Amino acid sequence: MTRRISVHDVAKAAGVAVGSVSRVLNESGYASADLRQRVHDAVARLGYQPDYTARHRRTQHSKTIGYLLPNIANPHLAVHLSEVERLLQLEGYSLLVGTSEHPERDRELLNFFENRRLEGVIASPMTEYRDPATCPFANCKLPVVLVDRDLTHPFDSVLVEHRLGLRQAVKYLLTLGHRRIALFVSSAALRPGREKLIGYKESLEEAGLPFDERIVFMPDSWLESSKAHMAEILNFDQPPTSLIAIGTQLLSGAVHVACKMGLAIPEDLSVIGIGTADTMDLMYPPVTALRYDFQRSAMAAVRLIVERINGVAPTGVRHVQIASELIIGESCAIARKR
Amino acid sequence: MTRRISVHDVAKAAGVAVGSVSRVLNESGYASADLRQRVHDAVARLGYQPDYTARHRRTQHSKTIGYLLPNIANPHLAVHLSEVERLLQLEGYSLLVGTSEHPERDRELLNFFENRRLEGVIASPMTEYRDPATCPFANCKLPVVLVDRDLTHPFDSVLVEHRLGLRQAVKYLLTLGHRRIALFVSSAALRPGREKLIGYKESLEEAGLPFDERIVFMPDSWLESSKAHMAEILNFDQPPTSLIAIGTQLLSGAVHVACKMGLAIPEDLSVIGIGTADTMDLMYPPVTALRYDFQRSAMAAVRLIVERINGVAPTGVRHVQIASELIIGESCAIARKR
DNA sequence: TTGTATGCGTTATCAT
DNA sequence: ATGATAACGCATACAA
Repeated sequence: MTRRISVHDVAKAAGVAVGSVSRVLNESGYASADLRQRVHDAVARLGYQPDYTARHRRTQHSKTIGYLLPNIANPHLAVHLSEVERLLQLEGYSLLVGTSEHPERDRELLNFFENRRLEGVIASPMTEYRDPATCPFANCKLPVVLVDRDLTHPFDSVLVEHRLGLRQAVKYLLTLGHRRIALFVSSAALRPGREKLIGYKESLEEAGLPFDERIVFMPDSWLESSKAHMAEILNFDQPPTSLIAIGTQLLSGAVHVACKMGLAIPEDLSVIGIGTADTMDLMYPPVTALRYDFQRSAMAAVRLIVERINGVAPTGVRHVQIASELIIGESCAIARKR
Repeated sequence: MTRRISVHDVAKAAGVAVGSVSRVLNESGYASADLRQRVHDAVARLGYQPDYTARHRRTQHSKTIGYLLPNIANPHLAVHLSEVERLLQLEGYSLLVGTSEHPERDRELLNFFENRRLEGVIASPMTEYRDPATCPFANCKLPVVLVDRDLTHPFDSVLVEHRLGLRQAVKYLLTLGHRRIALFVSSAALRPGREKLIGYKESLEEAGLPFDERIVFMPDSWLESSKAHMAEILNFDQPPTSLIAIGTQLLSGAVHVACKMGLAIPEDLSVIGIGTADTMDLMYPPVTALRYDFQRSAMAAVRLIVERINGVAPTGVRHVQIASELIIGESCAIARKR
């Protein structure tokens, strides 16, 4: 295996010193037209390519950020990751992605990011570490930006307004005359589920309606099926006339069961989905859905982390709110008189 | 900013030489029990953490591989990427992900991967470079494993058996008495679409049925809607009685239009989907679908690249085939007599 | 068995 | 304006 072409080779070929090569190539410091010419000629002739790892170790910045997340297969996260990568590319950063589904791995991964000399971390961890003492993020020397998570430790973050979103959704159903609204969302152990539940409860309370935990389903895993629970619910004396559900598995399972039991949508059951555009589009009738702008969320995350890295961010912690929007489809109808 | 703890600090604290520290920590060469003890004590006391970038530049391997793909938001790719990352983690590799949607970016990214000293590349590029002269992969000094792509240049690859899969699907519909089968898949410019089309044509020919290009829709983008095309098709004198479509956007759009025009599934239109489990599960009735094992595909890709990196792979190119499986749902019925 | 010294490829500092 | 050289942090060949 032959050694790679280095600045030394270029310097020798051009009859100049390595320092001059570096100065020409990086346009730092002075260099005569003649010198520049000779260096560029040599570079072209030898096909020289700079070794970024060597540059990084010298300049102390790797131009790489890490994204810590539970699972890339989750459509929400995949879309966000995709957009973040695209934007980081424009900023000249690379993306190292690491998945982690438990605290020990969180710790290991953050440590790894540090020792690999990444410059920052974007994270959407699977644990929010209510006890700050056990939080691996608290000891992280790298700038951290959280995506839709509330840690007790103060970090910059991008936060979706799930609470307001749910209020919109519930309000819409109330307007249509619904009084029994089921809720199928992710676990309250993490911010997205927790905030949705709060918005849901608030809306019911303001409308003077009781909160019935039996028609609320909040499983830990986004892969879990809602079929069994939906079947049970529909057999209640007063089954829900409407449903708000997350669009990965919970929504589809529930609709599946409802259809199987002979219920028509929206005539017998009104449905509001929550999720990305594409998973939602798979349904018929077109589902009324709560969506938020992943592009904006990704833009905010990238901006926050880059500013923090460059030291142009204010000392205090910053939180960017991402609004939800209720897209009206055809999956909701006026509640049947019973 | 204070300098990081290095082997020198550890050596000084332990009263030994840097070489000894390295030998103890990497368990290379001899070290007395006493020496080991003192080194480990010092490491623990100072909280020393090795700098991987420095190690990499010395050992010449970065333990990192790059994944080049068009778009992480595509569910197929996201699922594959997810699994690849998980497996690479087990093998001690990190994953640098780079998206590219055109040849120039392919070239740039591969170059970047090389100059960043990655050890290998897994790629599912958006161009197959029929002209080898323009193929950026051909000049890549890194081991390359392709995922479901045919380049003229010989690379290790993981290939889904779309052709056989489509034959299964068509055969199934033929058995049900269908004679007009529409096909909505991705463009024939890339292997997945191309192979599917071949399998489709082969099956029709063997059954003595004509190939009608008007009921075949193969758009370039996986995001494109099939609504307009489906609407047109259904107004033909002899509209298709069945449809095979990819499960991202093409299937949903088509079903959407069919439902809107008053057609029932499967009574009036039989449907077979192609895609990942979760996107498919969103539909009712449960759709009969062509699926393949992403886990196996990812396992093969990781095995191929790791073996190639370690030099334990044979000289010749290797291709791993991934079979498709037809999962019977409730979206297909016996063709109506007309 | 342990210590010393060199190289990895850059960039940056300092002479010249 | 340009050249020589140190330094980044580690691993390793070789000397002791």
